[in-house]
Amino acid sequence: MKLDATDKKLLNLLQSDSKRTNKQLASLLNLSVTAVYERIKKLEKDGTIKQYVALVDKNKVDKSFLVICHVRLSQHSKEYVTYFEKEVLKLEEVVECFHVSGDYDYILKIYVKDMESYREFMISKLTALKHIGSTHSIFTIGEVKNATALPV
Amino acid sequence: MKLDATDKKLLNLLQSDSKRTNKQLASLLNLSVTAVYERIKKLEKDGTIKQYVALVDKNKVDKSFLVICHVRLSQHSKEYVTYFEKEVLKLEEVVECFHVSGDYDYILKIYVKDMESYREFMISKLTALKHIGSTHSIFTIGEVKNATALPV
DNA sequence: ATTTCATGCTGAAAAATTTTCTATTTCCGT
DNA sequence: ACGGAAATAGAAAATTTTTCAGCATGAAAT
Repeated sequence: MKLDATDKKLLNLLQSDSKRTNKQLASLLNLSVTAVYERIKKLEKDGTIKQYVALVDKNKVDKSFLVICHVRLSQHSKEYVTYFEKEVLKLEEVVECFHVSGDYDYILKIYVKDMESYREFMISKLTALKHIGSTHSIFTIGEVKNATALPV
Repeated sequence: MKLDATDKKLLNLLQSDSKRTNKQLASLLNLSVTAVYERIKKLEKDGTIKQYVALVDKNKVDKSFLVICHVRLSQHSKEYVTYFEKEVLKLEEVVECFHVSGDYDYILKIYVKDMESYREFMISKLTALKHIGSTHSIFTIGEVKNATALPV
């Protein structure tokens, strides 16, 4: 499961545009179509490539308002942690959720339409969860960078 | 540019797996292949679908360590802001960067190999930028959710 | 009520791509 | 230098994407 320079170039190409044909990739990598095909299959099989997805413009689907929310649980028992993590997975507005070190336990990235929707989300969904100790919301003024590609 | 129920289903399908064939999509949506094709082309043309990408497993590319870093600039002049935003775009470890309200000016999501790499990144790249006032790093203990799909 | 126009759909044909197959080349360890 | 596994190339087969012509639906105009 070692990545050579060609694999890395290939991953970068696919991370930036997965719709390129094997022919295009072959010409960019100075390889044959089959060689590209085999390399991609291998990367898919060994799990290096997890998934192919379409990225949607948040403005076009009325989800322009991005909030980073820090959450602290009231206790840190296994039961509370498990419950929170299970429930947060179900909240479609929460696109990311990380368990973190520091003052707060979790950091959430939340997409909603506007401040009013966020208020509604907080009241009826997030703080409705059991064992939420406290939350701290940070509102985004601007998106400088929002990539999905990891450095390879 | 209005999305009907079929468009929304289609977007959800493509957000979860963009490699499905039009035939598969057609059968899931009870449409003909051409109807699916035309709808996708329209969504691409009007920008609702921004991009198609491959998602890579962070562990397989040795980027298992995720840090959320809060950054404050020393001043908020247009010049400083512009400079910072331009430079941060160039840092491949920084996958996301948002300009935010509150105590800090920016929140960064940073993928590196380990703590040592992070130290190196901080010293020689991030805090090497001009006009950085202060930073506060939060380390992630666990990834509960890390999606790319917006609620549609 | 009828016409007209635009929009979206279907099914089939054409074009392009993916996938398979066979053979050859390259590379690494012995 | 040699043997064997892995990677590559090119062509054929299978599948998919894309184009095309025609049909239905619905809204706006007469």
